[in-house]
Amino acid sequence: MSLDYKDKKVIGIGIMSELTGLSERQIRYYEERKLVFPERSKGGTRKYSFADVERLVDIANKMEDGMQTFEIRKQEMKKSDVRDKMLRGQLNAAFKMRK
Amino acid sequence: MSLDYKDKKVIGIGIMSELTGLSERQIRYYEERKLVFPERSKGGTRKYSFADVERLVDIANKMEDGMQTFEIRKQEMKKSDVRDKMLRGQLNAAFKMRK
DNA sequence: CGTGTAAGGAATTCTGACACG
DNA sequence: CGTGTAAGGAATTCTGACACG
Repeated sequence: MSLDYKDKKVIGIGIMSELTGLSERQIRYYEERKLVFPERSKGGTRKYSFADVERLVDIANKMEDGMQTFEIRKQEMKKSDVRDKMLRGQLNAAFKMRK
Repeated sequence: MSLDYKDKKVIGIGIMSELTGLSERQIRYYEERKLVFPERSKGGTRKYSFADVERLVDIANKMEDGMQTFEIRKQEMKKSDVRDKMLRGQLNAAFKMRK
């Protein structure tokens, strides 16, 4: 029940840096390139989730493989696109079965 | 695999305060009374886990019921004591079965 | 006993920019 | 393009203490 801890945005950039091995500079840059989307505290401080930790580790690996940020973003977008289509497909199937 | 997110100490006291509804003063005081055990960053800043969030909410409830910090600590100690005994009992049983 | 608060300082984080390449 | 760094400022956190009760 509830969003489960994994998606709660509660991690500061300092700890995020420790957990991923990335520099704060890199983490902020990947945000600029639309690869991660932290929340902000009232004061403007960044807050990440454990899901973001996984995402950043993933990004770090792709960067090591020589991939560029815009390619990674394209790939991510494709993923959620596929998920959207699958979801729509399932809803559709369920709807048909209803009648 | 790994300690799972629940026990990773990654939450600052500010967010902890938001998540539990307790003031930072209260959270620090419960630490002084040995009810929570945050880790510290190099700089000395406190870091909590989601398990700590649950623990603090639990403590908050007991405080509302008029319980005092030392009673809560006693209760907690009894709990881990029971767990220890059960664990020892199981190890013992397993050992006997071996021979 | 449990908690609020003002106080002074230290640690953390933020943004925009220059640098290299 | 991706990342390091120095710069100045703002937000966050820390401790010890006084207050009330």
